[in-house]
Amino acid sequence: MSDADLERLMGHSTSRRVPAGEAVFEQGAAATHFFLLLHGRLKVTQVTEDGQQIIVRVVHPGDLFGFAKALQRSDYPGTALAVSESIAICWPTELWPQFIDKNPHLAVTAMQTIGQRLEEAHTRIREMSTQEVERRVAHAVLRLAGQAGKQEGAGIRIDFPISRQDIAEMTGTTLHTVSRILSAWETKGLVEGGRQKLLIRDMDGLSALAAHIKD
Amino acid sequence: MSDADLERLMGHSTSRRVPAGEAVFEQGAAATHFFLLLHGRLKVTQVTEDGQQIIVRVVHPGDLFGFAKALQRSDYPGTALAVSESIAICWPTELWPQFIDKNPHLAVTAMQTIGQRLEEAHTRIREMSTQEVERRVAHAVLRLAGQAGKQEGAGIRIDFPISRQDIAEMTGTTLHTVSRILSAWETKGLVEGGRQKLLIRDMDGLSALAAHIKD
DNA sequence: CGCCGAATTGAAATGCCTCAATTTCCGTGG
DNA sequence: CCACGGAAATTGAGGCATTTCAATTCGGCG
Repeated sequence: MSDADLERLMGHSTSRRVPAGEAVFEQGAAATHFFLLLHGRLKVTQVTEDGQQIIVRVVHPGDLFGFAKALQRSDYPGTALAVSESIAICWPTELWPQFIDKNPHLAVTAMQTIGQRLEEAHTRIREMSTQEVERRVAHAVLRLAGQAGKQEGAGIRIDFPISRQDIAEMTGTTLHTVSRILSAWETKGLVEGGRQKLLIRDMDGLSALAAHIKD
Repeated sequence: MSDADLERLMGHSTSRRVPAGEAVFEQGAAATHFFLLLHGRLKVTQVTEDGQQIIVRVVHPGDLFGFAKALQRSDYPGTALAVSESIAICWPTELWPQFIDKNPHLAVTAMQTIGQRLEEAHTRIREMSTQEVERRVAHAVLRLAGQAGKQEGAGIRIDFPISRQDIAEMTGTTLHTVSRILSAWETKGLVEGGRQKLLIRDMDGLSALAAHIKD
Protein backbone atom coordinates (compact mmCIF):
# COMPACT_ATOMS: atom_id res chain seq x y z
CA MET A 1 0.00 0.00 0.00
CA SER A 2 1.34 3.44 -0.88
CA ASP A 3 1.91 6.19 1.65
CA ALA A 4 -0.76 8.29 0.02
CA ASP A 5 -3.27 5.51 0.34
CA LEU A 6 -2.28 4.94 3.90
CA GLU A 7 -2.75 8.58 4.70
CA ARG A 8 -6.15 8.63 3.09
CA LEU A 9 -7.10 5.66 5.19
CA MET A 10 -5.79 7.10 8.40
CA GLY A 11 -7.67 10.32 7.84
CA HIS A 12 -10.97 8.68 8.57
CA SER A 13 -9.80 6.61 11.47
CA THR A 14 -10.17 7.04 15.17
CA SER A 15 -8.34 5.10 17.80
CA ARG A 16 -9.72 3.44 20.86
CA ARG A 17 -8.24 2.25 24.08
CA VAL A 18 -9.79 -0.87 25.62
CA PRO A 19 -8.94 -1.92 29.16
CA ALA A 20 -8.39 -5.60 29.90
CA GLY A 21 -11.65 -7.46 30.36
CA GLU A 22 -13.67 -5.05 28.25
CA ALA A 23 -15.24 -5.86 24.87
CA VAL A 24 -14.49 -3.98 21.65
CA PHE A 25 -17.78 -5.23 20.25
CA GLU A 26 -20.33 -7.85 21.21
CA GLN A 27 -21.78 -10.78 19.34
CA GLY A 28 -24.94 -9.77 17.52
CA ALA A 29 -24.32 -6.02 17.74
CA ALA A 30 -24.60 -3.89 14.59
CA ALA A 31 -21.29 -3.86 12.74
CA THR A 32 -20.58 -0.15 12.77
CA HIS A 33 -16.80 -0.32 12.58
CA PHE A 34 -13.92 -2.49 11.56
CA PHE A 35 -10.59 -2.48 13.35
CA LEU A 36 -6.86 -2.93 13.36
CA LEU A 37 -5.23 -3.98 16.59
CA LEU A 38 -2.22 -1.81 17.36
CA HIS A 39 -1.36 -3.04 20.79
CA GLY A 40 -2.58 -5.61 23.29
CA ARG A 41 -4.43 -8.86 22.79
CA LEU A 42 -8.03 -9.84 22.15
CA LYS A 43 -9.93 -13.08 22.09
CA VAL A 44 -12.89 -13.44 19.77
CA THR A 45 -15.55 -15.70 21.23
CA GLN A 46 -18.93 -17.06 20.22
CA VAL A 47 -21.63 -18.26 22.56
CA THR A 48 -24.02 -21.00 21.49
CA GLU A 49 -27.75 -20.82 22.21
CA ASP A 50 -27.27 -23.18 25.12
CA GLY A 51 -24.62 -21.00 26.70
CA GLN A 52 -21.43 -22.79 25.75
CA GLN A 53 -18.54 -20.64 24.67
CA ILE A 54 -15.76 -21.19 22.16
CA ILE A 55 -12.78 -19.08 21.23
CA VAL A 56 -12.82 -18.40 17.53
CA ARG A 57 -9.40 -16.86 17.45
CA VAL A 58 -6.90 -14.71 19.25
CA VAL A 59 -6.20 -11.29 17.74
CA HIS A 60 -2.60 -10.13 17.82
CA PRO A 61 -1.15 -6.68 17.17
CA GLY A 62 -1.21 -5.96 13.44
CA ASP A 63 -4.30 -8.08 12.80
CA LEU A 64 -7.44 -6.74 11.19
CA PHE A 65 -10.62 -7.78 12.98
CA GLY A 66 -14.32 -7.11 13.04
CA PHE A 67 -14.69 -6.71 9.29
CA ALA A 68 -18.10 -8.36 9.32
CA LYS A 69 -19.41 -5.94 6.71
CA ALA A 70 -16.88 -7.11 4.20
CA LEU A 71 -18.37 -10.56 4.61
CA GLN A 72 -21.85 -9.35 3.83
CA ARG A 73 -22.99 -9.29 7.44
CA SER A 74 -24.61 -6.42 9.27
CA ASP A 75 -23.79 -7.69 12.74
CA TYR A 76 -20.71 -9.09 14.44
CA PRO A 77 -20.67 -12.88 14.57
CA GLY A 78 -18.67 -12.91 17.81
CA THR A 79 -17.51 -10.89 20.78
CA ALA A 80 -14.01 -9.35 20.85
CA LEU A 81 -12.74 -9.20 24.40
CA ALA A 82 -9.48 -7.55 25.46
CA VAL A 83 -7.43 -9.97 27.56
CA SER A 84 -4.87 -7.29 28.19
CA GLU A 85 -5.01 -3.54 27.78
CA SER A 86 -5.39 -2.92 24.06
CA ILE A 87 -5.43 -0.15 21.49
CA ALA A 88 -7.23 -0.45 18.18
CA ILE A 89 -7.73 1.77 15.14
CA CYS A 90 -11.37 2.03 14.06
CA TRP A 91 -13.00 2.79 10.73
CA PRO A 92 -16.71 3.11 10.06
CA THR A 93 -17.84 0.17 7.94
CA GLU A 94 -19.55 2.53 5.50
CA LEU A 95 -16.15 3.57 4.28
CA TRP A 96 -15.17 0.06 3.26
CA PRO A 97 -16.68 0.25 -0.26
CA GLN A 98 -14.95 3.58 -0.89
CA PHE A 99 -11.65 2.16 0.19
CA ILE A 100 -12.09 -0.76 -2.14
CA ASP A 101 -13.06 1.59 -4.94
CA LYS A 102 -10.07 3.85 -4.57
CA ASN A 103 -7.70 1.06 -3.84
CA PRO A 104 -8.67 -2.26 -5.40
CA HIS A 105 -5.45 -3.70 -4.13
CA LEU A 106 -6.86 -3.53 -0.64
CA ALA A 107 -9.62 -5.96 -1.60
CA VAL A 108 -7.06 -8.50 -2.74
CA THR A 109 -5.11 -8.15 0.47
CA ALA A 110 -8.22 -8.45 2.58
CA MET A 111 -9.28 -11.50 0.63
CA GLN A 112 -5.97 -13.16 1.25
CA THR A 113 -6.29 -12.43 4.93
CA ILE A 114 -9.71 -14.03 5.05
CA GLY A 115 -8.39 -16.89 2.98
CA GLN A 116 -5.72 -17.57 5.55
CA ARG A 117 -8.35 -17.53 8.24
CA LEU A 118 -10.35 -20.06 6.31
CA GLU A 119 -7.38 -22.34 6.11
CA GLU A 120 -6.78 -22.00 9.82
CA ALA A 121 -10.39 -22.94 10.43
CA HIS A 122 -10.03 -26.00 8.22
CA THR A 123 -6.88 -27.00 10.05
CA ARG A 124 -8.78 -26.80 13.28
CA ILE A 125 -11.62 -28.89 11.88
CA ARG A 126 -9.15 -31.46 10.66
CA GLU A 127 -7.49 -31.63 14.05
CA MET A 128 -10.75 -31.91 15.92
CA SER A 129 -11.92 -34.65 13.59
CA THR A 130 -8.87 -36.82 13.69
CA GLN A 131 -6.71 -36.09 16.70
CA GLU A 132 -7.11 -36.88 20.36
CA VAL A 133 -7.20 -34.08 22.88
CA GLU A 134 -3.56 -34.08 23.94
CA ARG A 135 -2.32 -33.57 20.39
CA ARG A 136 -4.81 -30.80 19.78
CA VAL A 137 -3.69 -29.00 22.90
CA ALA A 138 -0.08 -29.42 21.86
CA HIS A 139 -0.85 -27.88 18.47
CA ALA A 140 -2.77 -25.02 20.03
CA VAL A 141 0.05 -24.24 22.44
CA LEU A 142 2.66 -24.35 19.69
CA ARG A 143 0.53 -22.01 17.60
CA LEU A 144 0.24 -19.59 20.49
CA ALA A 145 3.97 -19.76 21.00
CA GLY A 146 4.49 -18.81 17.37
CA GLN A 147 2.06 -15.90 17.52
CA ALA A 148 2.65 -14.63 21.01
CA GLY A 149 5.82 -16.31 22.20
CA LYS A 150 8.50 -14.30 23.92
CA GLN A 151 11.89 -15.67 24.80
CA GLU A 152 12.27 -15.80 28.56
CA GLY A 153 15.37 -17.32 29.99
CA ALA A 154 14.93 -21.05 29.91
CA GLY A 155 11.90 -21.11 27.63
CA ILE A 156 9.22 -19.28 25.71
CA ARG A 157 6.51 -17.38 27.51
CA ILE A 158 2.99 -16.97 26.10
CA ASP A 159 2.85 -13.21 26.24
CA PHE A 160 -0.66 -12.63 27.54
CA PRO A 161 -2.91 -13.98 30.31
CA ILE A 162 -4.39 -17.29 29.24
CA SER A 163 -6.34 -19.69 31.41
CA ARG A 164 -6.90 -23.45 31.18
CA GLN A 165 -10.46 -22.60 30.31
CA ASP A 166 -9.27 -20.52 27.36
CA ILE A 167 -7.16 -23.36 26.02
CA ALA A 168 -10.11 -25.70 26.48
CA GLU A 169 -12.34 -23.38 24.44
CA MET A 170 -9.72 -23.24 21.71
CA THR A 171 -9.40 -27.00 21.44
CA GLY A 172 -12.91 -28.22 22.09
CA THR A 173 -12.40 -29.87 25.43
CA THR A 174 -12.86 -29.09 29.13
CA LEU A 175 -10.67 -27.10 31.47
CA HIS A 176 -10.26 -30.25 33.57
CA THR A 177 -8.73 -32.21 30.75
CA VAL A 178 -6.45 -29.32 29.83
CA SER A 179 -5.35 -29.01 33.43
CA ARG A 180 -4.53 -32.71 33.61
CA ILE A 181 -2.59 -32.55 30.37
CA LEU A 182 -0.57 -29.51 31.40
CA SER A 183 0.16 -31.08 34.77
CA ALA A 184 1.45 -34.18 33.04
CA TRP A 185 3.58 -32.03 30.73
CA GLU A 186 4.94 -30.12 33.69
CA THR A 187 6.00 -33.41 35.28
CA LYS A 188 7.79 -34.32 32.06
CA GLY A 189 9.50 -30.93 32.01
CA LEU A 190 7.83 -29.76 28.80
CA VAL A 191 6.12 -26.68 30.20
CA GLU A 192 5.73 -24.62 33.33
CA GLY A 193 2.24 -23.64 34.39
CA GLY A 194 0.86 -20.94 36.61
CA ARG A 195 -2.25 -18.86 37.07
CA GLN A 196 -3.11 -17.64 33.57
CA LYS A 197 0.50 -18.22 32.67
CA LEU A 198 2.29 -20.63 30.41
CA LEU A 199 5.97 -21.12 29.78
CA ILE A 200 7.20 -23.62 27.23
CA ARG A 201 10.47 -25.26 28.23
CA ASP A 202 10.82 -27.83 25.48
CA MET A 203 9.50 -26.89 22.06
CA ASP A 204 10.89 -30.02 20.44
CA GLY A 205 9.22 -32.24 22.99
CA LEU A 206 5.92 -30.53 22.37
CA SER A 207 6.37 -30.71 18.61
CA ALA A 208 6.94 -34.43 18.96
CA LEU A 209 3.68 -34.75 20.84
CA ALA A 210 1.88 -32.66 18.24
CA ALA A 211 3.26 -34.87 15.50
CA HIS A 212 2.23 -37.92 17.48
CA ILE A 213 5.61 -39.46 18.00
CA LYS A 214 5.28 -41.82 20.94
CA ASP A 215 8.17 -42.22 23.39
CA MET B 1 -22.03 -8.43 -12.93
CA SER B 2 -22.80 -6.90 -16.32
CA ASP B 3 -23.32 -8.94 -19.47
CA ALA B 4 -20.23 -7.44 -20.98
CA ASP B 5 -18.17 -8.50 -18.01
CA LEU B 6 -19.66 -11.94 -18.14
CA GLU B 7 -18.80 -12.27 -21.78
CA ARG B 8 -15.27 -11.15 -21.20
CA LEU B 9 -15.00 -13.78 -18.52
CA MET B 10 -16.48 -16.54 -20.59
CA GLY B 11 -14.12 -15.79 -23.44
CA HIS B 12 -11.19 -17.21 -21.56
CA SER B 13 -12.97 -20.19 -20.14
CA THR B 14 -12.99 -23.80 -21.12
CA SER B 15 -15.35 -26.41 -19.85
CA ARG B 16 -14.59 -29.83 -18.56
CA ARG B 17 -16.59 -32.96 -18.06
CA VAL B 18 -15.67 -35.12 -15.07
CA PRO B 19 -17.06 -38.65 -14.69
CA ALA B 20 -18.18 -39.80 -11.26
CA GLY B 21 -15.27 -40.98 -9.16
CA GLU B 22 -12.70 -38.83 -10.94
CA ALA B 23 -10.88 -35.86 -9.43
CA VAL B 24 -10.99 -32.33 -10.84
CA PHE B 25 -7.77 -31.60 -9.00
CA GLU B 26 -5.73 -33.26 -6.31
CA GLN B 27 -4.46 -32.06 -2.98
CA GLY B 28 -1.00 -30.55 -3.32
CA ALA B 29 -1.14 -30.14 -7.10
CA ALA B 30 -0.19 -26.80 -8.64
CA ALA B 31 -3.23 -24.53 -8.78
CA THR B 32 -3.43 -23.91 -12.50
CA HIS B 33 -7.15 -23.22 -12.73
CA PHE B 34 -10.16 -22.15 -10.76
CA PHE B 35 -13.63 -23.44 -11.45
CA LEU B 36 -17.36 -22.98 -11.44
CA LEU B 37 -19.51 -26.09 -11.11
CA LEU B 38 -22.25 -26.14 -13.71
CA HIS B 39 -23.67 -29.56 -13.15
CA GLY B 40 -23.10 -32.53 -10.90
CA ARG B 41 -21.69 -32.75 -7.39
CA LEU B 42 -18.20 -32.75 -5.90
CA LYS B 43 -16.77 -33.43 -2.51
CA VAL B 44 -13.62 -31.61 -1.44
CA THR B 45 -11.47 -33.74 0.84
CA GLN B 46 -8.22 -33.40 2.73
CA VAL B 47 -5.99 -36.21 3.85
CA THR B 48 -3.88 -35.89 6.97
CA GLU B 49 -0.27 -37.05 7.12
CA ASP B 50 -1.40 -40.18 8.92
CA GLY B 51 -3.90 -41.05 6.23
CA GLN B 52 -7.17 -39.96 7.75
CA GLN B 53 -9.59 -38.21 5.47
CA ILE B 54 -12.11 -35.45 6.11
CA ILE B 55 -14.65 -33.84 3.82
CA VAL B 56 -14.07 -30.11 3.76
CA ARG B 57 -17.24 -29.34 1.87
CA VAL B 58 -19.62 -30.44 -0.82
CA VAL B 59 -19.66 -28.40 -4.02
CA HIS B 60 -23.06 -27.82 -5.57
CA PRO B 61 -23.93 -26.49 -9.03
CA GLY B 62 -23.35 -22.75 -9.14
CA ASP B 63 -20.52 -22.84 -6.61
CA LEU B 64 -17.05 -21.49 -7.29
CA PHE B 65 -14.29 -23.83 -6.19
CA GLY B 66 -10.57 -24.31 -6.41
CA PHE B 67 -9.68 -20.62 -6.17
CA ALA B 68 -6.56 -21.37 -4.18
CA LYS B 69 -4.63 -18.65 -5.97
CA ALA B 70 -6.99 -16.01 -4.71
CA LEU B 71 -6.04 -17.13 -1.23
CA GLN B 72 -2.35 -16.65 -1.92
CA ARG B 73 -1.65 -20.33 -2.41
CA SER B 74 0.10 -21.94 -5.32
CA ASP B 75 -1.29 -25.42 -4.73
CA TYR B 76 -4.72 -26.84 -3.98
CA PRO B 77 -5.27 -27.51 -0.29
CA GLY B 78 -7.63 -30.40 -1.01
CA THR B 79 -8.85 -32.89 -3.57
CA ALA B 80 -12.08 -32.25 -5.51
CA LEU B 81 -13.74 -35.52 -6.35
CA ALA B 82 -16.84 -35.90 -8.52
CA VAL B 83 -19.45 -38.00 -6.73
CA SER B 84 -21.67 -37.91 -9.75
CA GLU B 85 -20.96 -36.97 -13.34
CA SER B 86 -20.05 -33.29 -13.31
CA ILE B 87 -19.36 -30.38 -15.62
CA ALA B 88 -17.24 -27.43 -14.58
CA ILE B 89 -16.08 -24.20 -16.23
CA CYS B 90 -12.36 -23.60 -15.86
CA TRP B 91 -10.25 -20.47 -15.91
CA PRO B 92 -6.48 -20.27 -15.70
CA THR B 93 -5.50 -18.78 -12.36
CA GLU B 94 -3.17 -16.30 -14.08
CA LEU B 95 -6.23 -14.47 -15.31
CA TRP B 96 -7.54 -13.81 -11.83
CA PRO B 97 -5.57 -10.57 -11.27
CA GLN B 98 -6.76 -9.23 -14.62
CA PHE B 99 -10.33 -9.99 -13.80
CA ILE B 100 -10.00 -8.20 -10.51
CA ASP B 101 -8.38 -5.26 -12.25
CA LYS B 102 -11.05 -4.85 -14.84
CA ASN B 103 -13.86 -5.64 -12.50
CA PRO B 104 -13.15 -4.71 -8.90
CA HIS B 105 -16.67 -5.71 -8.06
CA LEU B 106 -15.69 -9.31 -8.62
CA ALA B 107 -13.23 -9.11 -5.77
CA VAL B 108 -15.94 -7.99 -3.41
CA THR B 109 -18.21 -10.80 -4.50
CA ALA B 110 -15.46 -13.36 -4.18
CA MET B 111 -14.61 -12.06 -0.76
CA GLN B 112 -18.17 -12.44 0.39
CA THR B 113 -18.18 -15.98 -0.88
CA ILE B 114 -15.08 -16.81 1.07
CA GLY B 115 -16.53 -15.00 4.04
CA GLN B 116 -19.54 -17.26 3.99
CA ARG B 117 -17.28 -20.25 3.82
CA LEU B 118 -15.41 -18.99 6.83
CA GLU B 119 -18.64 -18.71 8.76
CA GLU B 120 -19.62 -22.22 7.77
CA ALA B 121 -16.28 -23.44 9.02
CA HIS B 122 -16.77 -21.66 12.32
CA THR B 123 -20.21 -23.16 12.66
CA ARG B 124 -18.70 -26.56 12.18
CA ILE B 125 -16.02 -25.87 14.77
CA ARG B 126 -18.66 -24.69 17.20
CA GLU B 127 -20.71 -27.83 16.66
CA MET B 128 -17.75 -30.15 17.00
CA SER B 129 -16.69 -28.38 20.18
CA THR B 130 -19.99 -28.37 21.96
CA GLN B 131 -22.39 -30.93 20.53
CA GLU B 132 -22.54 -34.68 20.76
CA VAL B 133 -22.38 -36.76 17.64
CA GLU B 134 -26.09 -37.32 17.05
CA ARG B 135 -26.82 -33.59 16.96
CA ARG B 136 -23.91 -32.96 14.64
CA VAL B 137 -25.13 -35.61 12.26
CA ALA B 138 -28.63 -34.13 12.40
CA HIS B 139 -27.26 -30.71 11.51
CA ALA B 140 -25.18 -32.11 8.69
CA VAL B 141 -28.13 -33.97 7.21
CA LEU B 142 -30.38 -30.93 7.45
CA ARG B 143 -27.73 -28.84 5.74
CA LEU B 144 -27.44 -31.38 2.95
CA ALA B 145 -31.21 -31.39 2.60
CA GLY B 146 -31.16 -27.63 2.19
CA GLN B 147 -28.39 -27.70 -0.40
CA ALA B 148 -29.21 -30.86 -2.29
CA GLY B 149 -32.69 -31.81 -1.19
CA LYS B 150 -35.28 -32.85 -3.76
CA GLN B 151 -38.89 -33.46 -2.94
CA GLU B 152 -39.71 -37.11 -3.46
CA GLY B 153 -43.13 -38.33 -2.54
CA ALA B 154 -43.22 -38.78 1.18
CA GLY B 155 -39.97 -36.99 1.95
CA ILE B 156 -36.86 -35.22 0.78
CA ARG B 157 -34.14 -37.07 -1.04
CA ILE B 158 -30.47 -36.14 -0.83
CA ASP B 159 -29.83 -35.77 -4.52
CA PHE B 160 -26.45 -37.43 -4.89
CA PRO B 161 -24.75 -40.63 -3.73
CA ILE B 162 -23.63 -40.27 -0.15
CA SER B 163 -22.28 -42.99 2.10
CA ARG B 164 -22.24 -43.38 5.88
CA GLN B 165 -18.49 -42.91 5.59
CA ASP B 166 -19.04 -39.55 3.88
CA ILE B 167 -21.33 -38.35 6.63
CA ALA B 168 -18.81 -39.54 9.20
CA GLU B 169 -16.07 -37.53 7.49
CA MET B 170 -18.29 -34.47 7.49
CA THR B 171 -19.07 -34.68 11.18
CA GLY B 172 -15.86 -35.98 12.68
CA THR B 173 -16.97 -39.42 13.71
CA THR B 174 -16.85 -43.01 12.39
CA LEU B 175 -19.06 -44.72 9.85
CA HIS B 176 -20.12 -47.13 12.57
CA THR B 177 -21.57 -44.43 14.76
CA VAL B 178 -23.30 -42.82 11.78
CA SER B 179 -24.77 -46.14 10.80
CA ARG B 180 -26.11 -46.74 14.29
CA ILE B 181 -27.62 -43.26 14.42
CA LEU B 182 -29.30 -43.58 11.04
CA SER B 183 -30.64 -47.00 11.98
CA ALA B 184 -32.14 -45.56 15.13
CA TRP B 185 -33.66 -42.71 13.14
CA GLU B 186 -35.10 -45.14 10.65
CA THR B 187 -36.77 -47.01 13.50
CA LYS B 188 -38.25 -43.73 14.68
CA GLY B 189 -39.48 -42.97 11.18
CA LEU B 190 -37.29 -39.90 10.72
CA VAL B 191 -35.35 -41.08 7.68
CA GLU B 192 -35.06 -43.92 5.22
CA GLY B 193 -31.61 -45.28 4.49
CA GLY B 194 -30.15 -47.27 1.66
CA ARG B 195 -26.88 -47.88 -0.06
CA GLN B 196 -25.43 -44.38 -0.63
CA LYS B 197 -28.95 -43.08 -0.35
CA LEU B 198 -30.77 -40.96 2.16
CA LEU B 199 -34.41 -39.90 2.31
CA ILE B 200 -35.65 -37.59 5.03
CA ARG B 201 -39.20 -38.34 6.08
CA ASP B 202 -39.56 -35.95 9.01
CA MET B 203 -37.72 -32.66 8.79
CA ASP B 204 -39.32 -31.30 11.95
CA GLY B 205 -38.30 -34.35 13.93
CA LEU B 206 -34.74 -33.97 12.73
CA SER B 207 -34.74 -30.26 13.45
CA ALA B 208 -35.85 -31.03 16.97
CA LEU B 209 -32.92 -33.39 17.35
CA ALA B 210 -30.55 -30.79 15.93
CA ALA B 211 -31.87 -28.23 18.39
CA HIS B 212 -31.50 -30.75 21.18
CA ILE B 213 -35.10 -30.99 22.24
CA LYS B 214 -35.44 -34.24 24.13
CA ASP B 215 -38.62 -36.29 23.78
C1' DC C 1 -5.17 -10.79 55.56
C1' DG C 2 -9.22 -12.41 53.46
C1' DC C 3 -11.64 -13.49 49.52
C1' DC C 4 -12.68 -15.12 44.92
C1' DG C 5 -11.51 -16.96 40.69
C1' DA C 6 -8.17 -20.29 38.82
C1' DA C 7 -6.27 -24.60 39.08
C1' DT C 8 -5.68 -29.33 40.68
C1' DT C 9 -6.96 -33.86 41.43
C1' DG C 10 -9.75 -37.97 42.47
C1' DA C 11 -13.55 -41.04 41.39
C1' DA C 12 -17.33 -42.48 38.79
C1' DA C 13 -20.02 -42.37 34.65
C1' DT C 14 -20.47 -42.57 29.68
C1' DG C 15 -20.36 -41.66 24.84
C1' DC C 16 -17.88 -43.04 21.26
C1' DC C 17 -14.47 -45.78 19.09
C1' DT C 18 -12.27 -50.04 17.96
C1' DC C 19 -12.49 -54.64 16.73
C1' DA C 20 -14.98 -58.18 14.63
C1' DA C 21 -18.40 -60.75 12.38
C1' DT C 22 -22.28 -60.78 9.23
C1' DT C 23 -25.52 -59.25 6.04
C1' DT C 24 -27.17 -56.50 2.29
C1' DC C 25 -26.95 -54.44 -1.93
C1' DC C 26 -25.56 -53.54 -6.60
C1' DG C 27 -22.82 -53.77 -10.71
C1' DT C 28 -20.47 -56.94 -13.64
C1' DG C 29 -19.42 -60.67 -16.30
C1' DG C 30 -20.31 -65.33 -17.46
C1' DC D 1 -30.68 -63.49 -16.73
C1' DC D 2 -28.61 -65.06 -12.83
C1' DA D 3 -24.66 -65.81 -10.01
C1' DC D 4 -20.78 -63.90 -8.18
C1' DG D 5 -17.68 -60.57 -5.93
C1' DG D 6 -16.81 -56.65 -3.58
C1' DA D 7 -18.11 -52.49 -1.43
C1' DA D 8 -21.45 -50.56 1.82
C1' DA D 9 -23.94 -51.13 5.76
C1' DT D 10 -25.42 -53.30 10.08
C1' DT D 11 -24.84 -54.76 14.59
C1' DG D 12 -22.72 -56.67 18.84
C1' DA D 13 -19.29 -56.55 22.47
C1' DG D 14 -15.70 -54.58 24.91
C1' DG D 15 -12.44 -50.93 25.96
C1' DC D 16 -11.01 -46.47 26.90
C1' DA D 17 -10.43 -41.52 26.40
C1' DT D 18 -12.83 -37.80 28.04
C1' DT D 19 -16.42 -35.77 30.53
C1' DT D 20 -18.88 -35.02 34.61
C1' DC D 21 -19.27 -34.40 39.40
C1' DA D 22 -17.16 -33.10 43.53
C1' DA D 23 -13.92 -31.57 46.78
C1' DT D 24 -9.76 -29.04 47.82
C1' DT D 25 -5.93 -26.19 47.19
C1' DC D 26 -3.59 -22.39 45.30
C1' DG D 27 -2.54 -17.65 44.25
C1' DG D 28 -3.07 -12.82 43.51
C1' DC D 29 -5.61 -8.61 44.21
C1' DG D 30 -7.97 -5.36 47.06
